[in-house]
Amino acid sequence: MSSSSLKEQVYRELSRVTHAISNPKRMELIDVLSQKSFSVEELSREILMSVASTSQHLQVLKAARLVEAERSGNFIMYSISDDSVLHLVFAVKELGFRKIAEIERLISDYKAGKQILESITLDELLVKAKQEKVLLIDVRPEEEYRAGHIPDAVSIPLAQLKKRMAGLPKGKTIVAYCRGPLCVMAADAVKILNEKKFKVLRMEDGYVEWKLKQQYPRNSKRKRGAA
Amino acid sequence: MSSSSLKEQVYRELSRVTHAISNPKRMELIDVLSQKSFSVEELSREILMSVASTSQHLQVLKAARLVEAERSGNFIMYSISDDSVLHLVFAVKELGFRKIAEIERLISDYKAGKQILESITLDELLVKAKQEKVLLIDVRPEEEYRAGHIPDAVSIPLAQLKKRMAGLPKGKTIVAYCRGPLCVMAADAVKILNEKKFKVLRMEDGYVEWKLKQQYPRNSKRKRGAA
DNA sequence: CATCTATTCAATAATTATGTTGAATAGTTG
DNA sequence: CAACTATTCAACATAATTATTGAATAGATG
Repeated sequence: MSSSSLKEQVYRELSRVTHAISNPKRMELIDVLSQKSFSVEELSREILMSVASTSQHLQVLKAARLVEAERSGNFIMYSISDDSVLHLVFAVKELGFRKIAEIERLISDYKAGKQILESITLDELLVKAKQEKVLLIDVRPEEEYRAGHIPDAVSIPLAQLKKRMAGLPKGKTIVAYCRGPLCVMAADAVKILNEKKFKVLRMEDGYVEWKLKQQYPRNSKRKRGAA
Repeated sequence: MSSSSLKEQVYRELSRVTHAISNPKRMELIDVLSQKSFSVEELSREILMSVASTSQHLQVLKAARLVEAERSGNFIMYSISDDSVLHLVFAVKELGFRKIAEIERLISDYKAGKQILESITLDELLVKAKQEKVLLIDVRPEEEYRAGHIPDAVSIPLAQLKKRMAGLPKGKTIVAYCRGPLCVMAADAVKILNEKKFKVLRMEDGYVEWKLKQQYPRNSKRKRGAA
């Protein structure tokens, strides 16, 4: 009876962690926070939810020690507490993308609608970069680039792309990335550049995926984008 | 609007996976199933829950594609569908053990009560086995041993330990393992053998941890057992 | 120290999860 | 094909989760 009670307690504690990520909005919050820290208000804008609800979700995440809060001036900045949170999210996505047919379908439907023809994985990029000159562009907001980016990537936020397009080379292959497979900024960038006849590919992996890859060199084979 | 709708749909799908593991009993089910496949009835006995409830939990896990079911004679045998499920569970535990002070406290309180003095990690075992002769014993039920075990381990189910104790060497160091850090069988074995003055250590990691280690050689540094 | 404001708390209503019991089902076995 | 049985379904009561609004709070800033 004491042994089963320990077991129960431990599993209850563990389920506090999984419960924290068992809500779509909280998952999205973690995904956004994986890029850099944000204030409650900024986050509420990112995930399209009221400030009070966002705050409540953040408190659930904080209670499970997935994020931590730090005051900075008038704002409270939330951030991911530890790389093990990134591993957890990575494992969830790995499983989600592999196993749940709906997601593959949703994403490829979306891509079909956006006419994203070609995408590339992180592995393929690393190979390609050795063979030919590749220009890697980071289309996330500049603050996220400043908080961390893939080596040799140039920051061209999506919002500025049209303005700065003229400075991009037509000869080189351009590879655009953003927050990762669930983010559409790179897809939008590809669409814009495609229309102007640039040689451009989308990379599904983002900075976080690159960072995790540094630590765990395996896993990274995800399927290519559909028609 | 269509872009935010894709995002929402994808996160909703992902949360189906996390929701599936956000319940203590379901987490326990996955943990048990990580050892080998079981029927619904066996599982209901393992997790101390009615057959109907167990079945319902299993269906949630199946819907999220974490487990799969296969009929074998009169029984339906459930099993883990994919190694990525093990990775997910590993990531959850990694985070739980690292971040949640309560778990550390619970476990070390329990060990104090059981007078478990020494434990060893998988890494330490591998080093030790090179230096001196070590006898590795697997104290799980024999069927689980047959379904997979750490190389060179000998099967001595906890239930048979007292009977077979005479055949064990007093000179060698004995290392006992079971299902992993949340399982108490190895701890019980250590207690029994300690009383008979065997040189015995508990290893917290189990077969699953060993298997994952083959794939991802990092992470495995968990703290030692407390007094 | 009073004002201002980002964040959190409280209360609510709607929705969803949980565990149980007892009946139904599907599939095997004699 | 009839009897049997492991598993699943249905219905229920209880409990927990969710998003919202509006009020309270804590802390910075002038």
